Amino acid sequence: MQSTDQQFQFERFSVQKLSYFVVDMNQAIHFLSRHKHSILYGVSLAGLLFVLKWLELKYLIFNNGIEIYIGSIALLFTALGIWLAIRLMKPKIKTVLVEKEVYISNTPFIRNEKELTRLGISKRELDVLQLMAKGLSNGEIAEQLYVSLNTVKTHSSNLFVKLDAKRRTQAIEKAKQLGIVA
Amino acid sequence: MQSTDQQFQFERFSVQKLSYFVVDMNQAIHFLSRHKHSILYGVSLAGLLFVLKWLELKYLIFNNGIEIYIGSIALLFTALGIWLAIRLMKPKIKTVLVEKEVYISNTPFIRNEKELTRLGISKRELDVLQLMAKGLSNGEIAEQLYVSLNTVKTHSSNLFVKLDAKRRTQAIEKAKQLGIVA
DNA sequence: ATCGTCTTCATCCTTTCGGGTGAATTTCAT
DNA sequence: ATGAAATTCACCCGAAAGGATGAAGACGAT
Repeated sequence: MQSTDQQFQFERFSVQKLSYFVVDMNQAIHFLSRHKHSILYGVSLAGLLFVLKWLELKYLIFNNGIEIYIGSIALLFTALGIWLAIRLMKPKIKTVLVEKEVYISNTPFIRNEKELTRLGISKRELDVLQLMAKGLSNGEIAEQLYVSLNTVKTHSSNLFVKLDAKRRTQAIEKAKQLGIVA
Repeated sequence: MQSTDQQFQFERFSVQKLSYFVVDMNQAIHFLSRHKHSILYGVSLAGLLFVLKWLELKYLIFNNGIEIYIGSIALLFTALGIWLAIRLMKPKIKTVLVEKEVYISNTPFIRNEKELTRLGISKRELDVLQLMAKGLSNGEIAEQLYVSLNTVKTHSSNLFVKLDAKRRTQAIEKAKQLGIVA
């Protein structure tokens, strides 16, 4: 199920096969640059010069004229430049959100700490939220926690904002959905 | 995590760097032919050759030896190639898949009809209860059911009596406990 | 036809909830 | 130590919820 989703995801972006390839290219660059890949360039240049020298000795170069010779060099190194640039170019990053289904087992309740921290819900707010989920009124919660009614109201108000809820019933519903309360 | 997978994926194919390079070249060439930028390149090459000819005529070229001359050309055209590639390459896109967790309970809800009849909850009251459990306000429930706010308040009041609840949050809590609502 | 339940709606009144704002104190990490 | 976040509490005000009661139409069972 999970893998299928990802599969679809990828297939949807199959038009961008090239970009995946590009990612790979970037990867390769990293490897090269890390491992003295400039040597490659130097070696190729040196090698070319060596070949040229050999050709010069053979009196083959100037038979066709200096222009053609220079032109070849130019073409070759242009290609080299393009090749290098392709390798060295940094890719733009595109972020795709994929929804992953997480099935919650109902018997043992395990608090979802991730969601808690993500939503920025504090300890005290969680206390209020738990009692709220039990069906207690703000006054009863205040009694339970030994704080004033106003304090509970402040906490609950903050909770509604953090849980993006309009009412306490909605807040409880969301909290249960997210595994914040039992 | 996802990107890591891709990383591995591509490193496996790093042996085929050359073929990728060829593909990329084709890409670049394609781009050139399409966007008439090739003219720019041709002109620049021709211009360079012209300058070279001029230099040759001035007997400046061979004073420093053919190797340095060739080297300069190589460097220059490498730079040109890089510049061209940067100008003409399609933007590289790195796709990063980010998983967002969506929580779903795997046990399908089965309504407890026995409790429903035992508590004497009517059909309409159940409607109200369900929407109430979703976190809707009385006003919103009234809209949903095409009845007046007063009607909803009556139903909810009756529900509180039948469910032995003081508040709507308590009623929801009990109803869920008894399997009356999801 | 009559009884009982369901559904609908109303009015009056009280309590609770929730928004907005401000502020004092504590806790905690930099 | 200093600034940010958390905790606490207060006051005001409007909106929503809830309690109590009455009542009218619909609908099925006796």
